[in-house]
Amino acid sequence: MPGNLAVVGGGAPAPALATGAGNASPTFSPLYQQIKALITQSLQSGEWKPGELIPSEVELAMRFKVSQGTVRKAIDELSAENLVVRRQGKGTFVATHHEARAQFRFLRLESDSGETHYPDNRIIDVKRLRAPAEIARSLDIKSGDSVIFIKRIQSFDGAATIIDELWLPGLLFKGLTAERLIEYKGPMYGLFETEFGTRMIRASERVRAIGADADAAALLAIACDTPLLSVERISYSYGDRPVEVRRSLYLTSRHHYQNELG
Amino acid sequence: MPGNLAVVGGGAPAPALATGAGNASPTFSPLYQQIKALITQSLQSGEWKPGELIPSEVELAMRFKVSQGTVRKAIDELSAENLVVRRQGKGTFVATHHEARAQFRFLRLESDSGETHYPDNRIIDVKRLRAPAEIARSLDIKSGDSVIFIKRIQSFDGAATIIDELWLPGLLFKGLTAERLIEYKGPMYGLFETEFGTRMIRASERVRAIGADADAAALLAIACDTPLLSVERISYSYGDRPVEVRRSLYLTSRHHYQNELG
DNA sequence: AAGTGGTCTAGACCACTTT
DNA sequence: AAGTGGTCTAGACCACTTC
Repeated sequence: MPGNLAVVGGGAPAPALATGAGNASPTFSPLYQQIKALITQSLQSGEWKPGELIPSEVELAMRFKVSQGTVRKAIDELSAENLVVRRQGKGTFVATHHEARAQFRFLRLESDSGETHYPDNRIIDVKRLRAPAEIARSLDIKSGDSVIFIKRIQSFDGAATIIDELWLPGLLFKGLTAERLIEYKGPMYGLFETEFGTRMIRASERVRAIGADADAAALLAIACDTPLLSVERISYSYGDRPVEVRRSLYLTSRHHYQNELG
Repeated sequence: MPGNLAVVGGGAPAPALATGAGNASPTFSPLYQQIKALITQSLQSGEWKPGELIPSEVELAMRFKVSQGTVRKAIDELSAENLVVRRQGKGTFVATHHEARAQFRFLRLESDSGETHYPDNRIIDVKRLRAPAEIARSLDIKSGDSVIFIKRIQSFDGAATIIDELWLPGLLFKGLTAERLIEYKGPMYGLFETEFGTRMIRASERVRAIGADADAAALLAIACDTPLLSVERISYSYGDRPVEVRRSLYLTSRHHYQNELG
C-alpha cells in the first residue's frame, strides 16, 4: 500500500496534517511543506535551541507519521535556507550565529587584499527612545513605541571603517544595556540569539553612495564629503518578522562590498 | 537487485560513468553529480540551446542508465543554479536571458519608488584593443590579447543613471560591432547568448563608493565629486570561465543597489 | 489519453561519527 | 556495533499541459 497517509483518509490515527496529495482544497500544500512548517515552528518556539541537535530523520518521520524521504526533503529546504546545518554521521543542528561560518553571511565588507579578519567593535551609544515614524514602519510597530538605539564603530586593523546605527524593538530586547554589549565577545547577532531568543534569519539591504557628513567624518577620521557606502538593512526573524533596522556607513577606500550574483 | 549500476561492475554495457557508491577511488563522486556534469556538458556544447526543451527525466534516465530519481536530483541542482527551468507538465528548459524573469538577476539597481522598468541603453563606444594587464588577469587571458571594449549609458525615465564599461575576450566575440549592439533590442546578455553562444551563468561584484570624475560627471549630468557607486563585475560562463569584465558607475540619488542576505 | 514534472513511499546500501 | 545523514532504486499516484 504505497501512496499517502494523511491523504485520502488513509490508514491509522489521523495526523495533525492537512490533506496530502490528491486533494483539491484551496489551502493544499505538499506534505513535506507541512512537515517543514512544523519543524520551523519547533525552531521558532525554542523547542530546539541554536547549536542544538534536532531529532534524527527517522525519529521525525515516526513523530509525523510520514516516510523518512519526506522529512528529508523538508530538512533539505531548511538547510538550504540556513535554518539548520546537516553533518553527516552526527545529525542535524539548529543554525547559530556563534560560528565563524555564519559571521560573514551578514557582513559583506571585505578587505581588498583578501584577508578578512573579524573587526573590532566599539560601542558609542546605547539608549531607549521612541520609534521615529520611518523606523516604526520598517519594524512593523507603532510610531512612538519603545525602541533601543545602538551606535557603534567597527575597525579593521585599528582603522575605523564602519559606523553602525541600530534600532531594535524595545519589547524584544528588554534588558539590553551598554555594559552587556561592551563586555560581550563575539558577534552581536550571537548575543541577540542567546540572551534574547531572537535569531536573525535573513536581511535585505539597500546600498547607496553618499558623502560623509561632519559626524561621520570625525568618527572615521576622514575628510568631509568623502564618498561612503550607505547600507540600510532590515533583518528578519522567523515568520518574516522584522526585528532590526540598521543604517551603516562603510569606508571603502581599502575595503569593498562583495556580492555574488547567482 | 537494488543498488547500483555503474558501480561494482554491475550489469550490462558499462556506462560512461565513473564508479558510483561503494567505491573508494580518489575521484569518487555521487552518481547524480556525474549525471549533473554530463547534462552540463550538453548545455555547454550547445546540444540543447537556451530556451529549448531538454529531454524528459525518463528519457535521460534511460540514456544514462540510472533511475529517474537520480536524474531528478541532478536536475534539481541545475535548476537551483538557474541553468535550467522546470515547468510542470511541459518539461525542463534551458535557461535564457531572453526573459523578463532573468533580466534582474544581473541588474541590482532599483528605483527607490519600487517601479523598476527596464532601462534604455545608449552605446557610446565600441572598439577592439589589447587587453590591459589587469583586465587580462581577470579574464584569464594573456596581457595584450585582443579584447572588445564597450562603453554605454543606461537611463531610467530619460535620466542617465548608469555608465558601463565592458571588456570581452576578442576570441569569443569576433563579429561584435557597434551597429549590431545598437540595433539589438533587449538585454545585452541575450545577444551574447544567441549570437555568440556565450551564456553568462553567474557573476561576482565588488561595490565601492567613489566621487565622480569629470568624464562621469558630464555623462550623468551631475557635479564633479558627486558620490557614485562603483561596481566591478566579473561574469562567468560554464565551467567558471570568466568571459566579461564590467566596470560600472551607478548614480544612486533616486535608485539603490538592492541585495538580499540569505 | 498521453506525457511531463512533482510528491510520497519503502527499502537497500554507503560514508561518517561515536560508543 | 549502532546511529546518523547521503545516495540510489523502483514503483505508485498526483497536478499540469497538450493532443
